[in-house]
Amino acid sequence: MTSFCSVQLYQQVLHMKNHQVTIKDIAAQLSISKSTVSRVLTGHPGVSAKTKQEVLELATKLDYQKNLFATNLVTHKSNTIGIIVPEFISSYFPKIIMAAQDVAREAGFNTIIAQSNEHYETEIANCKVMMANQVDGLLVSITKETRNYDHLKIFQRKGIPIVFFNRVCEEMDVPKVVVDDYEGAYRAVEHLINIGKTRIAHLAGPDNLSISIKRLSGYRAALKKHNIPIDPELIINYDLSIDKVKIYVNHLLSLPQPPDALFAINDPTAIEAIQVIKKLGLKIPDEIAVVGFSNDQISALMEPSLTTISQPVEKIGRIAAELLINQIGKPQSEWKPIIKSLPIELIIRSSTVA
Amino acid sequence: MTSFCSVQLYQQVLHMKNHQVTIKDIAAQLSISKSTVSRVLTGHPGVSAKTKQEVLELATKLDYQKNLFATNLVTHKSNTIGIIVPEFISSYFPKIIMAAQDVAREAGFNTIIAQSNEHYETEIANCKVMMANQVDGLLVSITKETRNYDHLKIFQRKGIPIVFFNRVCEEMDVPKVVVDDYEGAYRAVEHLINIGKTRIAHLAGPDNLSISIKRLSGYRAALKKHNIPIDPELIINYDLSIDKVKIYVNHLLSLPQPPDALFAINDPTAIEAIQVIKKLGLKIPDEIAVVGFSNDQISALMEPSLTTISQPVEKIGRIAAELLINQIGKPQSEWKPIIKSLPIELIIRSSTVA
DNA sequence: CCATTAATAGGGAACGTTTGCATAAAAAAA
DNA sequence: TTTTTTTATGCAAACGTTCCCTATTAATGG
Repeated sequence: MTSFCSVQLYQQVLHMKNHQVTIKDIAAQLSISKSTVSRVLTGHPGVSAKTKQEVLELATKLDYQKNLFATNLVTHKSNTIGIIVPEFISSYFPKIIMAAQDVAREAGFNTIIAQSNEHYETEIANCKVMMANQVDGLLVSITKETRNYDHLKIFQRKGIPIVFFNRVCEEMDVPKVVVDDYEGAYRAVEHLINIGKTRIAHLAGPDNLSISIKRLSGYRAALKKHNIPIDPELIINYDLSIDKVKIYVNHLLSLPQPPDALFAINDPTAIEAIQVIKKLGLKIPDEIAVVGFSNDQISALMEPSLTTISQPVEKIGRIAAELLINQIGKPQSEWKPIIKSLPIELIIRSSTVA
Repeated sequence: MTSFCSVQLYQQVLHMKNHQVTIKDIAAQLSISKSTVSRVLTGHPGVSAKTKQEVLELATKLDYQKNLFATNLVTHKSNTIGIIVPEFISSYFPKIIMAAQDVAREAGFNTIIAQSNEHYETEIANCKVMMANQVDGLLVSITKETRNYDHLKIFQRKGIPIVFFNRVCEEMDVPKVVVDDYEGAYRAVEHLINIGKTRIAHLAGPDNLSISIKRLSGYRAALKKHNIPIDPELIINYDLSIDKVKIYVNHLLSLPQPPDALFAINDPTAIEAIQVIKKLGLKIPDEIAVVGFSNDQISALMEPSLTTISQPVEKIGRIAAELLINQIGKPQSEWKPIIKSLPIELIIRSSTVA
């Protein structure tokens, strides 16, 4: 008898242990139907105040947690948005992600973050993960390698909204959040001109990225405006592999007419360039001035501190998430491919002004 | 008639658009049962080679994607691990996350990343998200505020394995991946002694974090070993709010007998301290030397570059993920609270040696 | 006081899988 | 050929929700 009891108890414990509390349990304990419990828990109307309260009380008492898988299965919604970024080593993307995640959380969405490591193939794999997890929307900044967008267009076709930020896809008609890259580059270069530089080199990015194109054209425009000839020798397209910077900088500085200033596509590039320049023993900014783009955490702390273009990172993340969430739930016909171009700011530091 | 046809076509199109291909569709097209299709797709044995191939072919042809929600609902597994970190602004946690994510992906797990922003409350909220998403395992580095661990113990109780890394919970008997904080601190301080410093201050972390405690005791041991008296005035516990560093450094340097060296709990602290010291016009390392901990990306690039203790970040991430995945699926009785303590390395730079 | 309407609650199908059990077909043994 | 074993398949019940439809009861109005 004792033995029997203890076995029963053991089984009960075993059973309870991994048994998740369901609406069925709540319904049974209150002798009502699970429909009613569901209605209370989803906030549907048409339940008497009394039952409502009873359900709510019992739910908290039993520590009821709704099973999202069951919910998602029937509603075909996941309440999750996906975020795909090329990397999160520099402080740029993490900050954007944090802001976006805040907005998402407030709106009741979970977030799945994936980083493509600047690889096209990984980006595709990430998209599959997002698809498998049935995200309700996707926030994307593409890799430096991405030139084909089929993996992203699938989402559009399936009615899952996409919003691009920073590294956007020009050929897709969806909302995008960018900064005024043209203006930023223009201001950066004009600043270099203002401090008396005339041979300004540009370490540009890969030409599939719109940021590369826009920053390059801003660079060109500033030179033109100030009647400085554009020397193709001073413009180098590179693939953002940081270890190549050394080669390019060495090359530039060994030209018969070396540059007296360098405008880099982004801060990591500028930072690496400065390391190379320092090693060569050249004086910054006198012999060569350097400007970056994005105002990475590090740029204020290094020596010399880096003149750069700051972006409203937090705002980018917030707005991107807001645009996305705004589309989720709305019929595709009401989606609007808004392009938000946020203002930038020139931050002058000692890599250009002693 | 035409009208009827077009309506039908329209409905068909409508229906197809958002209709996800299911095993039922595959089964129907091959006139077999969905059980068989399921068995093929889950790799179960007992299906003839012929049907197997047919199913596989049709599945790829129709671009079948299994509905994870349905699968998870019945299996009670999510194939997802959760990662909770206190922040991801410094390069430290992102790098660990990347490595862990790699391991997880290879083992067929998805990842949900959450950052608690160093807030206890947010950490609890993140745990709830992880619970709601029914993660199969959890990788955690706690916040500077976390002193109660109930929100984490719940996972243990529910049979969901947890592995801590870096910032671990001492009172929970689960696997942990750390570095030899004691040894790191010891070596850092001994290095300072070796270069002739005798009044070595320590900006320590909050005393709920084991890293703080261990680094502090390493600091103490090194001083003791070299017969340098421990001056409590030179040890400051702070809460890792970076803006407070200024106050503490100023305070330390205005002491009647100011320190000639500073060992900071981590790199961000050391970096900020250096900024303050530079502003005061003191010479680094002659007047005051500085050592950090963790070898953040930035520490090599700043001026002066920072002497610090480097951690095998990638390895931490990999091992933590491996330990976790190793426990997933195994019965709780077989879990072993392995503590992996990885070796560190002293990186000498110009903040201690001119 | 009956008819009509409004407010609640329950019943049950559906969502897309997995999986134990039963069974049909085929192959092997008797 | 019959019996046994093996192999391949189908059936149907779960998993925990949501939500449409219907049944009951209460409230309202004439």
